[in-house]
Amino acid sequence: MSWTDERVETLKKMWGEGQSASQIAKELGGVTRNAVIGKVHRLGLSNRAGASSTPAPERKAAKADTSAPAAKPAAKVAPQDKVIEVTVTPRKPIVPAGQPLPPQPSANEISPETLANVREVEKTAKRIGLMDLTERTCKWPIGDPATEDFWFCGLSVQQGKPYCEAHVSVAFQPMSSRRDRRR
DNA sequence: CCCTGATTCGC
DNA sequence: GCGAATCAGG
Repeated sequence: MSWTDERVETLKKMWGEGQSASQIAKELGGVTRNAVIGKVHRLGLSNRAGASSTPAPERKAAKADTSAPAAKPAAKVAPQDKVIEVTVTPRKPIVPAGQPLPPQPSANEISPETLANVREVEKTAKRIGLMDLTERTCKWPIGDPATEDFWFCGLSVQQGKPYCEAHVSVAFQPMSSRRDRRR
């Protein structure tokens, strides 16, 4: 695959929309995210609106290392125990407290489809226990914490979120449930 | 471990 | 110009 005008245009458009390189690569097909990033740079539209997220992170010659490694104290970093934080989320997971959520009218309706889907998911959930929770397992509680019938979904979480896709859709209400259906 | 973009450099 | 490999950070 080569960078035809069309493809470059798509690249520009998506990059402009804030799409990630991998997403763009996936959309274009035939290229990896690396290719996309490389192209982005060559096109000179590297940073999006001069974000200051990574101002000047000190360049480091990765390969061009002609000089000897020199002394390496080989300082060992003490491994710190990873504490798994578990929040016993109530039946109704609260709304994320990041964005200023206005009055929140009555958009608390979850599409029947989504609910049905969740039910399905919960059937096939891995039913992992507290100890099995990791940062990448859905932490959606299922069952009654006060009884034996309690476990966590355990499916793969959706990037960053604490829950799997199905549960994220229930926990995090899109501002506009209706309209704007997925493509 | 999953992801993100940034950079280098052989091709 | 291209992009895999690599780096660096989340």
